Amino acid sequence: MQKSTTPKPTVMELAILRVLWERGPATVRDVHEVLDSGKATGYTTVLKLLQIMTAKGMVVRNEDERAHVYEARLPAENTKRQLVSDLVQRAFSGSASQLIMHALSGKKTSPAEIEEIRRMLDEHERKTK
Amino acid sequence: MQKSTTPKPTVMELAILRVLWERGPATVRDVHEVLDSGKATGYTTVLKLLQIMTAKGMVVRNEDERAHVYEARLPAENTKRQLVSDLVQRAFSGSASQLIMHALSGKKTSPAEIEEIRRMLDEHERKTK
DNA sequence: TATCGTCTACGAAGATTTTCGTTGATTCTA
DNA sequence: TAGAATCAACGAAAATCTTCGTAGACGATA
Repeated sequence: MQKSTTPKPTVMELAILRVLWERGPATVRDVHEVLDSGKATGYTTVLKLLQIMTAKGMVVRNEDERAHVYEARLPAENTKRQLVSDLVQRAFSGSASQLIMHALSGKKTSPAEIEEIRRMLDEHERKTK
Repeated sequence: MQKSTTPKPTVMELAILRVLWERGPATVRDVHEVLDSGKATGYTTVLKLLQIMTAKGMVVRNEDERAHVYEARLPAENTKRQLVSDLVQRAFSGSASQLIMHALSGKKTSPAEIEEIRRMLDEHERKTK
Protein backbone atom coordinates (compact mmCIF):
# COMPACT_ATOMS: atom_id res chain seq x y z
CA MET A 1 0.00 0.00 0.00
CA GLN A 2 1.37 3.39 -1.01
CA LYS A 3 1.26 5.77 1.92
CA SER A 4 0.53 9.26 0.65
CA THR A 5 3.00 10.64 3.12
CA THR A 6 2.94 14.35 2.78
CA PRO A 7 4.71 15.46 5.91
CA LYS A 8 2.59 17.02 8.63
CA PRO A 9 2.28 20.75 7.99
CA THR A 10 4.02 23.16 10.33
CA VAL A 11 2.12 25.95 12.04
CA MET A 12 2.61 28.44 9.24
CA GLU A 13 2.04 25.87 6.56
CA LEU A 14 -1.28 25.02 8.11
CA ALA A 15 -2.25 28.67 8.20
CA ILE A 16 -1.57 28.84 4.48
CA LEU A 17 -3.35 25.60 3.72
CA ARG A 18 -6.44 26.91 5.45
CA VAL A 19 -6.53 29.86 3.12
CA LEU A 20 -6.16 27.58 0.12
CA TRP A 21 -8.87 25.28 1.40
CA GLU A 22 -11.23 28.15 1.90
CA ARG A 23 -10.55 30.16 -1.23
CA GLY A 24 -9.43 27.44 -3.56
CA PRO A 25 -6.48 28.05 -5.92
CA ALA A 26 -4.83 31.33 -5.09
CA THR A 27 -1.80 33.45 -5.80
CA VAL A 28 0.81 34.46 -3.27
CA ARG A 29 -0.84 37.84 -3.14
CA ASP A 30 -4.23 36.33 -2.37
CA VAL A 31 -2.87 34.22 0.45
CA HIS A 32 -0.82 37.05 1.82
CA GLU A 33 -3.77 39.41 1.96
CA VAL A 34 -5.85 36.96 3.97
CA LEU A 35 -3.04 36.02 6.30
CA ASP A 36 -1.86 39.53 6.83
CA SER A 37 -5.20 40.71 8.12
CA GLY A 38 -4.72 38.46 11.11
CA LYS A 39 -1.10 39.05 11.87
CA ALA A 40 1.81 40.65 10.09
CA THR A 41 3.43 38.26 7.65
CA GLY A 42 5.67 39.50 4.89
CA TYR A 43 4.84 38.86 1.27
CA THR A 44 8.09 37.10 0.58
CA THR A 45 7.60 34.99 3.66
CA VAL A 46 4.39 33.62 2.23
CA LEU A 47 6.06 33.15 -1.13
CA LYS A 48 8.94 31.26 0.43
CA LEU A 49 6.58 29.02 2.37
CA LEU A 50 4.59 28.24 -0.74
CA GLN A 51 7.79 27.37 -2.58
CA ILE A 52 8.82 25.04 0.22
CA MET A 53 5.38 23.52 0.32
CA THR A 54 5.58 22.95 -3.41
CA ALA A 55 8.89 21.18 -2.97
CA LYS A 56 7.29 19.01 -0.30
CA GLY A 57 4.41 18.18 -2.60
CA MET A 58 1.98 19.75 -0.19
CA VAL A 59 0.65 22.14 -2.79
CA VAL A 60 0.75 22.17 -6.56
CA ARG A 61 1.64 25.20 -8.61
CA ASN A 62 0.23 26.36 -11.89
CA GLU A 63 2.73 28.58 -13.68
CA ASP A 64 0.64 29.48 -16.69
CA GLU A 65 0.16 33.02 -15.52
CA ARG A 66 2.87 35.31 -14.35
CA ALA A 67 1.43 35.19 -10.87
CA HIS A 68 1.63 31.48 -10.11
CA VAL A 69 -1.49 29.89 -8.75
CA TYR A 70 -1.16 27.51 -5.81
CA GLU A 71 -3.56 24.82 -4.74
CA ALA A 72 -3.57 22.30 -1.91
CA ARG A 73 -2.69 18.90 -3.31
CA LEU A 74 -4.65 16.86 -0.80
CA PRO A 75 -8.26 17.38 0.21
CA ALA A 76 -8.57 19.33 3.44
CA GLU A 77 -10.16 16.29 5.05
CA ASN A 78 -7.03 14.21 4.61
CA THR A 79 -4.73 16.67 6.22
CA LYS A 80 -7.13 17.45 9.02
CA ARG A 81 -7.54 13.78 9.75
CA GLN A 82 -3.79 13.42 9.80
CA LEU A 83 -3.40 16.28 12.25
CA VAL A 84 -6.01 14.88 14.57
CA SER A 85 -4.53 11.43 14.35
CA ASP A 86 -1.13 12.81 15.19
CA LEU A 87 -2.42 14.51 18.32
CA VAL A 88 -4.37 11.42 19.33
CA GLN A 89 -1.16 9.45 19.18
CA ARG A 90 1.13 11.97 20.80
CA ALA A 91 -1.11 13.08 23.62
CA PHE A 92 -3.76 10.41 24.08
CA SER A 93 -1.99 7.13 23.39
CA GLY A 94 -4.22 6.57 20.41
CA SER A 95 -7.51 6.94 22.23
CA ALA A 96 -9.91 8.99 20.13
CA SER A 97 -12.51 9.03 22.88
CA GLN A 98 -10.02 10.59 25.24
CA LEU A 99 -9.35 13.31 22.73
CA ILE A 100 -13.06 13.89 22.31
CA MET A 101 -13.57 14.06 26.04
CA HIS A 102 -11.03 16.82 26.27
CA ALA A 103 -12.50 18.59 23.29
CA LEU A 104 -15.84 18.65 25.05
CA SER A 105 -14.38 19.96 28.29
CA GLY A 106 -12.81 22.88 26.48
CA LYS A 107 -14.61 26.22 26.62
CA LYS A 108 -18.15 26.11 25.37
CA THR A 109 -19.82 23.37 23.47
CA SER A 110 -23.33 24.47 22.67
CA PRO A 111 -26.29 22.09 22.97
CA ALA A 112 -26.65 22.43 19.23
CA GLU A 113 -23.13 21.24 18.79
CA ILE A 114 -23.77 18.29 21.10
CA GLU A 115 -26.71 17.36 18.94
CA GLU A 116 -24.53 17.67 15.89
CA ILE A 117 -22.01 15.31 17.42
CA ARG A 118 -24.71 12.78 18.25
CA ARG A 119 -25.81 12.86 14.65
CA MET A 120 -22.26 12.24 13.53
CA LEU A 121 -21.97 9.31 15.90
CA ASP A 122 -25.13 7.75 14.49
CA GLU A 123 -23.91 8.39 11.00
CA HIS A 124 -20.54 6.93 11.73
CA GLU A 125 -22.01 3.85 13.34
CA ARG A 126 -24.35 3.35 10.43
CA LYS A 127 -21.55 3.56 7.91
CA THR A 128 -19.15 1.21 9.62
CA LYS A 129 -21.78 -1.43 10.18
CA MET B 1 -8.01 37.54 35.00
CA GLN B 2 -4.58 35.98 35.24
CA LYS B 3 -4.11 33.40 32.50
CA SER B 4 -1.89 30.58 33.72
CA THR B 5 -0.08 30.64 30.43
CA THR B 6 2.38 27.83 30.38
CA PRO B 7 3.46 27.74 26.78
CA LYS B 8 2.27 24.86 24.68
CA PRO B 9 4.70 21.94 25.00
CA THR B 10 6.84 21.02 22.03
CA VAL B 11 6.92 17.48 20.68
CA MET B 12 9.70 16.29 22.97
CA GLU B 13 8.35 18.17 25.93
CA LEU B 14 5.04 16.42 25.51
CA ALA B 15 6.77 13.05 25.37
CA ILE B 16 8.41 13.85 28.69
CA LEU B 17 5.24 15.19 30.24
CA ARG B 18 3.47 11.97 29.40
CA VAL B 19 6.03 10.02 31.36
CA LEU B 20 5.62 12.36 34.32
CA TRP B 21 1.85 12.10 34.12
CA GLU B 22 1.98 8.37 34.10
CA ARG B 23 4.65 7.74 36.69
CA GLY B 24 4.30 10.83 38.82
CA PRO B 25 7.40 12.61 40.15
CA ALA B 26 10.48 11.16 38.54
CA THR B 27 14.20 11.67 38.12
CA VAL B 28 15.96 12.29 34.85
CA ARG B 29 17.03 8.66 34.92
CA ASP B 30 13.44 7.45 35.33
CA VAL B 31 12.21 9.55 32.44
CA HIS B 32 15.12 8.60 30.27
CA GLU B 33 14.59 4.90 30.79
CA VAL B 34 10.96 5.08 29.72
CA LEU B 35 11.65 7.32 26.77
CA ASP B 36 14.64 5.41 25.58
CA SER B 37 12.74 2.16 25.23
CA GLY B 38 10.74 3.77 22.46
CA LYS B 39 13.45 5.60 20.60
CA ALA B 40 17.01 6.56 21.30
CA THR B 41 17.25 9.71 23.33
CA GLY B 42 20.40 10.64 25.20
CA TYR B 43 20.42 11.05 28.94
CA THR B 44 21.70 14.59 28.80
CA THR B 45 19.10 15.43 26.20
CA VAL B 46 16.35 14.52 28.62
CA LEU B 47 18.13 16.40 31.37
CA LYS B 48 18.43 19.49 29.23
CA LEU B 49 14.79 19.35 28.26
CA LEU B 50 13.74 19.05 31.88
CA GLN B 51 15.90 22.04 32.76
CA ILE B 52 14.29 24.07 30.02
CA MET B 53 10.86 22.92 31.09
CA THR B 54 11.66 23.98 34.62
CA ALA B 55 12.66 27.40 33.39
CA LYS B 56 9.37 27.62 31.51
CA GLY B 57 7.46 26.66 34.63
CA MET B 58 6.14 23.57 32.93
CA VAL B 59 7.53 21.25 35.58
CA VAL B 60 8.68 21.82 39.14
CA ARG B 61 11.89 20.44 40.54
CA ASN B 62 12.61 19.10 43.99
CA GLU B 63 16.31 19.34 44.74
CA ASP B 64 16.31 17.72 48.15
CA GLU B 65 17.99 14.61 46.87
CA ARG B 66 21.05 14.54 44.74
CA ALA B 67 19.01 13.20 41.87
CA HIS B 68 16.48 15.97 41.41
CA VAL B 69 12.87 14.92 41.17
CA TYR B 70 10.69 16.50 38.50
CA GLU B 71 6.93 16.78 38.42
CA ALA B 72 4.47 18.26 35.98
CA ARG B 73 3.23 21.54 37.38
CA LEU B 74 -0.20 21.41 35.79
CA PRO B 75 -2.62 18.49 35.84
CA ALA B 76 -2.46 16.42 32.69
CA GLU B 77 -6.04 17.41 31.92
CA ASN B 78 -5.15 21.07 31.66
CA THR B 79 -2.37 20.57 29.21
CA LYS B 80 -4.31 18.07 27.14
CA ARG B 81 -7.24 20.43 26.97
CA GLN B 82 -4.89 23.16 25.87
CA LEU B 83 -3.42 21.01 23.13
CA VAL B 84 -6.83 20.05 21.83
CA SER B 85 -8.04 23.61 21.99
CA ASP B 86 -5.00 24.74 20.07
CA LEU B 87 -5.66 22.28 17.29
CA VAL B 88 -9.34 23.16 17.22
CA GLN B 89 -8.39 26.77 16.68
CA ARG B 90 -5.61 26.23 14.21
CA ALA B 91 -7.22 23.60 12.03
CA PHE B 92 -10.96 23.77 12.64
CA SER B 93 -11.69 27.45 13.17
CA GLY B 94 -12.78 26.72 16.70
CA SER B 95 -15.33 24.06 15.87
CA ALA B 96 -15.02 21.18 18.32
CA SER B 97 -17.57 19.11 16.44
CA GLN B 98 -15.49 19.36 13.30
CA LEU B 99 -12.51 18.07 15.20
CA ILE B 100 -14.56 15.22 16.59
CA MET B 101 -15.86 14.34 13.18
CA HIS B 102 -12.33 13.96 11.90
CA ALA B 103 -11.32 12.02 14.97
CA LEU B 104 -14.07 9.53 14.23
CA SER B 105 -13.11 9.18 10.61
CA GLY B 106 -9.56 8.31 11.52
CA LYS B 107 -8.55 4.66 11.64
CA LYS B 108 -10.83 2.48 13.68
CA THR B 109 -13.17 3.61 16.36
CA SER B 110 -14.60 0.55 18.02
CA PRO B 111 -18.32 0.28 18.83
CA ALA B 112 -17.27 0.19 22.46
CA GLU B 113 -15.51 3.49 22.00
CA ILE B 114 -18.57 4.96 20.33
CA GLU B 115 -20.61 3.93 23.33
CA GLU B 116 -18.04 5.52 25.57
CA ILE B 117 -18.34 8.73 23.67
CA ARG B 118 -22.12 8.69 23.93
CA ARG B 119 -21.79 8.32 27.65
CA MET B 120 -19.46 11.27 27.77
CA LEU B 121 -21.91 13.35 25.78
CA ASP B 122 -24.72 12.54 28.21
CA GLU B 123 -22.46 13.30 31.13
CA HIS B 124 -21.33 16.55 29.63
CA GLU B 125 -24.87 17.64 28.86
CA ARG B 126 -25.99 16.77 32.36
CA LYS B 127 -23.20 18.77 33.93
CA THR B 128 -23.62 21.91 31.88
CA LYS B 129 -27.37 21.99 32.35
C1' DT C 1 42.56 8.63 49.87
C1' DA C 2 42.25 7.10 44.94
C1' DT C 3 38.98 5.58 41.74
C1' DC C 4 34.69 4.60 39.75
C1' DG C 5 29.86 5.60 38.87
C1' DT C 6 26.10 8.99 38.94
C1' DC C 7 24.47 13.42 38.82
C1' DT C 8 23.78 18.56 37.39
C1' DA C 9 25.24 22.43 34.73
C1' DC C 10 26.57 24.60 30.68
C1' DG C 11 27.52 25.72 26.15
C1' DA C 12 27.40 24.91 21.70
C1' DA C 13 26.34 22.30 17.53
C1' DG C 14 22.61 20.59 14.48
C1' DA C 15 18.11 20.54 12.72
C1' DT C 16 13.99 22.71 11.59
C1' DT C 17 11.00 26.55 10.89
C1' DT C 18 10.10 31.34 9.87
C1' DT C 19 11.43 35.69 8.22
C1' DC C 20 12.95 38.89 4.86
C1' DG C 21 16.30 41.65 1.82
C1' DT C 22 17.89 41.74 -2.71
C1' DT C 23 18.02 40.76 -7.52
C1' DG C 24 16.34 40.45 -11.98
C1' DA C 25 12.42 39.61 -15.02
C1' DT C 26 7.87 40.90 -16.64
C1' DT C 27 3.96 43.86 -17.09
C1' DC C 28 1.57 48.19 -16.72
C1' DT C 29 1.12 53.12 -17.51
C1' DA C 30 2.02 57.89 -18.40
C1' DT D 1 9.93 54.16 -24.16
C1' DA D 2 11.13 55.37 -19.27
C1' DG D 3 9.74 54.58 -14.87
C1' DA D 4 6.76 52.31 -11.54
C1' DA D 5 4.50 48.26 -9.94
C1' DT D 6 4.42 43.38 -9.48
C1' DC D 7 6.32 39.02 -9.47
C1' DA D 8 9.49 34.63 -8.66
C1' DA D 9 13.87 33.08 -7.12
C1' DC D 10 17.38 32.76 -3.95
C1' DG D 11 20.21 32.91 -0.08
C1' DA D 12 20.90 33.83 4.29
C1' DA D 13 19.62 35.55 8.89
C1' DA D 14 16.73 34.82 12.93
C1' DA D 15 14.14 32.05 15.87
C1' DT D 16 13.06 27.84 17.83
C1' DC D 17 13.77 23.11 19.00
C1' DT D 18 16.71 19.02 19.78
C1' DT D 19 20.93 16.79 20.67
C1' DC D 20 25.04 15.86 23.03
C1' DG D 21 30.03 16.50 24.68
C1' DT D 22 32.48 18.01 28.51
C1' DA D 23 33.35 19.56 33.06
C1' DG D 24 32.95 19.45 37.80
C1' DA D 25 30.42 18.00 42.18
C1' DC D 26 29.12 14.28 45.02
C1' DG D 27 28.95 9.71 46.99
C1' DA D 28 30.21 4.88 47.58
C1' DT D 29 33.85 1.73 48.22
C1' DA D 30 38.11 -0.60 48.13
